[in-house]
Amino acid sequence: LSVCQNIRQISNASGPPRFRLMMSDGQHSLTSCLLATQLNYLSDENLLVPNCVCLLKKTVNNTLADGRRVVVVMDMDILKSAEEAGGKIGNPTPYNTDGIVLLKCAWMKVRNCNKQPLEAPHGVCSTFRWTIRARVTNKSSIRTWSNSRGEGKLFSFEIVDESGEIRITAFNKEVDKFFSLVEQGKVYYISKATLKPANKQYTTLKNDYEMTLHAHSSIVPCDDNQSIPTVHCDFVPIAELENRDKDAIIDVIGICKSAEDVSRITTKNSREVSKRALSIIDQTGKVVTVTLWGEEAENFDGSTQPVVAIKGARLSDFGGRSLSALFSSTVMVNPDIPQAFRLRAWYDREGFAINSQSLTETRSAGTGLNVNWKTLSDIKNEDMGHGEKAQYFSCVATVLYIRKENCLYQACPSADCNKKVIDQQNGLYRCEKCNREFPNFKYRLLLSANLADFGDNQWVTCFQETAEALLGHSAETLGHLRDTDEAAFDEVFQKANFTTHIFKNRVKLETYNDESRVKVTVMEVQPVDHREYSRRLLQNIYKLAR
DNA sequence: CCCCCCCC
Repeated sequence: LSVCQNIRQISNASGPPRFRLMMSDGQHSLTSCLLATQLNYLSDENLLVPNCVCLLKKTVNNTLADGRRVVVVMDMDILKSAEEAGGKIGNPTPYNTDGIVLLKCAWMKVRNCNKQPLEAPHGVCSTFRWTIRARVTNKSSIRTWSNSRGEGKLFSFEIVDESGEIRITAFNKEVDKFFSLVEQGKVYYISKATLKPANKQYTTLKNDYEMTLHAHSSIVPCDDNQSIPTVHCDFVPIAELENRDKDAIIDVIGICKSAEDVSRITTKNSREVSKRALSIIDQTGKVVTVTLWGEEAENFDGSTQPVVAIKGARLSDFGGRSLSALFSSTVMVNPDIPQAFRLRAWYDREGFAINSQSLTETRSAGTGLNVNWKTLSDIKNEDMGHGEKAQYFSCVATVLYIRKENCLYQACPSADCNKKVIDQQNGLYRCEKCNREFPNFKYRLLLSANLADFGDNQWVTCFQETAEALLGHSAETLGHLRDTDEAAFDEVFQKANFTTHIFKNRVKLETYNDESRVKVTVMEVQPVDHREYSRRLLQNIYKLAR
């Protein structure tokens, strides 16, 4: 619904006359409207005159060759004549879209204006004189550099409008001026930037040019941004990643099933960087590992199993198939997009319980994927370990008791031998396996521990590494303590009681002196991830229900 | 004027 403020015929060398309209919605007026020629009769019959109230039924936005934009009115009704409306309505102020040009047209203008090819050697820079209106699709963090040409800081961001995309970089003072203003996903009027040829080696954007901000550059937030495309992602289903080429740049979306803790690594170039690997799953039921870097790794919180969408991740063949975020990637947590809502609904309803497979093979089995969770009562109920091969399972259990007696033995000191040595009582220790006598020995741990969960309890055996993890001290320290400070030695065992861990175990039926019994050996002791454990229990319940 | 895309 709008008011005609003015109508005038524009000069037109040939063809039917054209009418330019100034329309208003009561608040703003728009001067760049054109009447489609099939509506010329409205003017001819003096129906479309200043102050009449109109219903615009169909309009088309056009961009002229010079980049100016006009609204062409294709169909309209006159609802109230000028007399009925009774004069001017409201006090509209000009709504200025003149001067806002599409990115595509903007750099055409720069070329024409300078009469210089932008592809010229050494990169001819041109100050960009027109205002563009575009959405920020990707914003980097602030980075510093130092090299033979000097040092400084910079950040860059990518913008998109109806016609294309481009990267903009801000250095030093402009970083201070614009960094906090520019926000991912928001729309801005941008003018007086400098245009220069892009180094195609370093960009995946579809643009031969890029922009640099300068002292006179202007960036103004734009609230009226309906027409500017939102960030568009072309998500590749995780299962489909198997068929894509190594190094492909892809968009991906998934639920973060689990996330590593952040860690610091040193690169080949001796730079320190933070990294964090996530396992994400989608409706294909496949899981893939995605690595985040730097601040993105540090700030990521996977505790609520959020939806993670990444635009522009790179596919790697590490571990089969895995993904890595690049500096140019946009990582979005719980993005406000339909795909994210669908994924969330799917995961919470059924996805959490499916027996998923990862495209990324991981070396350690304790990462939460493909873990065979059991409760202690399952050992008996399922006759675990009765088959020919040993079975492996993980459980969350609490230490009830650890036997102190005979938990340490004197072992052969040679590196690969853990055989118990015989004290010759002459200062020498004999290893039957190595068939040698040594002047020393090493302490080894062999613990019997009683574990309990809500359904049962179970005696298990822990050798060296798992025993050390459980007791929190090295075998060497414990050996020394036992020999020198019995109270302190006892306290170590007291402290280990009623601690809860994830135990990864081996279970096997063993026969000794015609007597068979199930022997459980602890292979790994890890801190408890209650969330992962609960989810796996639910998965098992779901499987049983089917 | 940056341009690093990393580790297992």
